Amino acid sequence: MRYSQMLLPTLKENPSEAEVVSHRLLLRAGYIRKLTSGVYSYLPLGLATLRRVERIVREEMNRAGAQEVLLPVVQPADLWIESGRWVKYGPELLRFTDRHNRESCLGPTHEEVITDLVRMNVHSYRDLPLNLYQIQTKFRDEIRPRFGLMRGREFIMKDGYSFDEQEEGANLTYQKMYDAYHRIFSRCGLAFRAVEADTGTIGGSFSHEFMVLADTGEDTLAICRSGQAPTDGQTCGYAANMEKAAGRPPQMLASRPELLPLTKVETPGKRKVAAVTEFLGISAQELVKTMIFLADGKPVAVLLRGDHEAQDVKLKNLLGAVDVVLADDQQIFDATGVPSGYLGPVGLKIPVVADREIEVMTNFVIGGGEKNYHCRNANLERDFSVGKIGDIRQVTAEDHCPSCGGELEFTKGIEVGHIFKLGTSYSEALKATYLDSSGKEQFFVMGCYGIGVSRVVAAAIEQNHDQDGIIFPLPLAPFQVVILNLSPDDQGITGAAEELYSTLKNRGVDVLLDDRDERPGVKFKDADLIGIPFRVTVGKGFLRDATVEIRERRSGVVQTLHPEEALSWLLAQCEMMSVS
RNA sequence: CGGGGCGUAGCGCAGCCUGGUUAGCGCGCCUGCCUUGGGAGCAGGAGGUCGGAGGUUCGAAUCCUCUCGCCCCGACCA
Repeated sequence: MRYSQMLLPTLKENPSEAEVVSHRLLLRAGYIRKLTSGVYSYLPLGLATLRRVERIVREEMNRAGAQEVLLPVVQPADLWIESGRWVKYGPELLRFTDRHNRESCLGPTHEEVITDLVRMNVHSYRDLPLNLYQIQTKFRDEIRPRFGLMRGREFIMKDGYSFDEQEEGANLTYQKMYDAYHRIFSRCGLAFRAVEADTGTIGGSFSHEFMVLADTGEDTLAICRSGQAPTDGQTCGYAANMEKAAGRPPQMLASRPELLPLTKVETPGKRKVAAVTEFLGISAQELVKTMIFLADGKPVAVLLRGDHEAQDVKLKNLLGAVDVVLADDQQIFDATGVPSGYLGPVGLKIPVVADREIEVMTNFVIGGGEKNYHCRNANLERDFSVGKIGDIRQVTAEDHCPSCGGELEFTKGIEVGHIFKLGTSYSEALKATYLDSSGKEQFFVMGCYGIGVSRVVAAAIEQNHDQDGIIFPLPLAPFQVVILNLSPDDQGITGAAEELYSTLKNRGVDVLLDDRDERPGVKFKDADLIGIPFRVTVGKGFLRDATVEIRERRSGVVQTLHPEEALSWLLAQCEMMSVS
């Protein structure tokens, strides 16, 4: 491709609307343009990168035995009513009526459609397992689209769905997809990590998220420091997102201290954990705080050790609630009759749940249940009881890996893939069944597997950039090589640039020739900005001693070579990529 | 939806508080000259419903009301 003929509008300045680096660079480098909030057009460069990701995804999905289909964007309400999600999905589902007044929606995901397709066409265990996927535009009317391609309303997703007999089959398919995802993100040239994830409202037994590691990521991951396994010296490999990550369960002390009598103490004006502990001369580990949450609107008291933080999703799961929010001061008083800051579990009339750490504590401090008072030497069971106990807190750096006891470290990541074992929830809702070998009707055991294809592009940039622009990994770059003709007026230089260009092109390399009538500085800046891995400069060095320059975008390493040498070096680099 | 901010030329901004001539600046764009290894220089030029509607006023980018759009922080997600 010739730069002079390409729609590639680069920007010198940062667009004011873009805050995060991938968004900024995608706009500046002429990859995308916004049409409206959360909806973007892909320009040639953006599309080329998208296609690279898609191609890798296709190859690996096919290799793993999945078949590609293409499902409708517009879906009838009936199906969604049948699955129950017409009501459950909420305003994120963009609904409309057609001219016949039929209710419809834009597909935010395709469990309904695929399940319908399969129930109509697959009836026998002989046709199983079946694994179908598509790469397609999704629309979710997000509450708040942001960060450019990172969270658009319209985005491109690979979604796959598997249908198996029984659990074992489904587990096998899940493992295949897990492996395929590893191959996909490795081939993309990204640093990533698979983490255990919460299964969310979909339920199901397990789920993994694939996270591209980047400091700018929105999610936090807890990862076991490798090589810390105490016994066998193997890398442990434990990794989970914060919604799921757990520490080791607390250990009951071998000799439990004597239980001291509960005593009320005056703590005037001391409401915060820090103030109370300082006033009483204790550590936060010796205090149990009582927080009030509204679970689906109903107040619940939640007990946590003073230095711990609640984890909403874990709490949600323990309570079986759809939604939990922290109550405000007024709601706290309404629910308990006690002003916030002095709340304790004794004598509460609302349900009480506790973090499992509370179980091993003795003689701790709690709120006194009235203004300006706390109690010392409180003890679970003796002084109060709780409804449910479980892990409902955020893990901290002090926690240890639940599988090997090693240290946990925290990293930021961007979720680019998510795989779920769905079980039979959709097949039951939509009555999708097959006959097993004994002629008995069975529900399909399903799994679903998503990859945010357009988000991968954004995540790749978040992970790979510098002050000058994008640094795409070779497998994702829209062009592998950019040739700068620094003197389009000079016949010798132009001849050499053109020859390199056509030879590379004929050899299957995706190459961009900057043949514009621009000053060298402009070409250098643009080449850096758009992030092409290899830059070949044909300029005065060619006139001097018939050499060209190859510069690697990432390392900045420059080699001065004769064109034939440059050619074979570049071919070798690009060859290596297509083999992987 | 709650909280914060912004809409003035393709992009980035000033002007608004304290109304008053043809509404400015930088970048980009067009023409010419010149220049050619890290976003050059000079000269000339095109490009604006000041987001929209209503109001106040002799007069509104500027003041008031309503409205639309966009961005950022929270709950959702690939």
